[in-house]
Order: sequence, then structure tokens, then C-alpha cells
Amino acid sequence: HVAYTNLIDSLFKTGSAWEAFVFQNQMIVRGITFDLVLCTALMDGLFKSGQPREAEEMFHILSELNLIPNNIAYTVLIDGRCKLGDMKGGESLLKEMHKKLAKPTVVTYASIINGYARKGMLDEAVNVMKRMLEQNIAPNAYIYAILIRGFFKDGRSELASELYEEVRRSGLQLNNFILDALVNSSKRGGKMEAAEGLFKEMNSGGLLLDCINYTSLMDGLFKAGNESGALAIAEEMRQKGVKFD
RNA sequence: UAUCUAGACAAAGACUG
Repeated sequence: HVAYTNLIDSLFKTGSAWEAFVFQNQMIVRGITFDLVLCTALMDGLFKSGQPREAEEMFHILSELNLIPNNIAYTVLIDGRCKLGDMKGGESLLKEMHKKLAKPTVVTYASIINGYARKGMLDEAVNVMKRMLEQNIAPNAYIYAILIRGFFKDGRSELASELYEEVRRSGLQLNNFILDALVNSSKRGGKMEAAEGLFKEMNSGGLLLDCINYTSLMDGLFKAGNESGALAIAEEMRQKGVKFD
């Protein structure tokens, strides 16, 4: 039932894995059949609540239920493995997808790219993006954000900047994470003018700046002694009614 | 008979500690 799926999914998402388990058992008692969407939600919740063993088990149970994993089910499993640093495990599932009817999507690749990026294996991450392109899957701003942030964090800001130029040229709508990464890098280099420039550019470029974008810039301006500049940003925030988090 | 329609997936983003 969809109601159960929604309930269990949101219980996991609010950190109540234990309650989710209770309802899962209730479904069994009432003889409600598990469908693929529910099983996928369970796998995802189990991974995110630190129960990878059980999540993997759920994947195996799929065949017992005569359910065929689709791209989302695979992606959840891949993401779970990659977040635990098991890149070989993630890659082997990706190969498996190609043999089956489950076509990888940009989300699937994002999980793998992020896995490598977390490990500081950025060249490998870029390689995965190339493989993705060969599959005719276009990268999105999300993918670029992962890579740009990764390269900055790794101290390779030249490559981060190159990727930034690449997204810009692509015409994709930039996102808040990309701006954040760029502004942080400028802040660290003591280049507040550059940070302000990027900020204004994206502000007028169709990106809806969020709370972190504003407060991050304000932080930099304050620390650079530019109080009036910081206050002007605060005023703009208020005028635009930016949501606080 | 056919098409559309619900629920599941990707980012250790700023400051502070």
C-alpha cells in the first residue's frame, strides 16, 4: 500500500528507524504484499540508518518476491555502498545494471562520482563522468558541484575553476552549492572582491540565492573588516525575504 | 484495447562548537 510506503519512508527520514520497523512488521502480519517501491524505500532507510547488512539483505529478498530491481533500486544500493567506501561494490553493480533492463541514470553516476570524490580520488571521479558521457547521459549541475567542491577541497583549484568554466559554457543553471564552493575558495584566498563578483553575477543570473550563500558572504565581509558591505547584504536578504534555516 | 496519473534514489555546502 502506498500509505504504508509513505509512512515508513518518512519515519526513516525523521530518524525513527525503529518505528519504521514496527510498521513493516505490521504489514507482514496483515498480509500486505511488498512492492518494489516499498522495498527500495526500506533499503534506502536501512542504509541511511546505519544498517547496511539489512539493506543488502533486502536487495536479495527482491527476487524471492519476484520483484525485478529497476534503476532506482540499483542506485540506492550503489549509493549505500559508495558512501561506505566500497567503490568496487558500487562499480560491480553498475556493470550488472548494464546487463539487465535497469538503465543507469545521472543519479546513479552521481552516487559513484561522489563516492570517489569523498575518497579524494578525483581523477577517478572525472573518469566516471566521462564514462557517463559515453552512455549519452548528460551531467547536471549537481554532478559539477560535487566535482568542483572536491577539487577545491583537494587543493586543486585550477581544475575546479576549469570545471566551473565548463558548466558556465554548458548553459546549465548553476546551483547554490557551486556558488558556495567558489565563494569559499575566494574567501580562503583573501579575495573578497572576487567573491562579491561571483555572488552578484549569480544573483542576476537566475539563481535563487539561499541563506547559506548570503551568510557565507557576510561572514567573509565581516572578517575582512567590511562591515558596511556585510550590512548591505543583510538588508538585501531581508528585502528579498530569504528563508532562514 | 491503448495512453496519461500516486509513493522510493545523488552533495560531510557558510558561521559556531
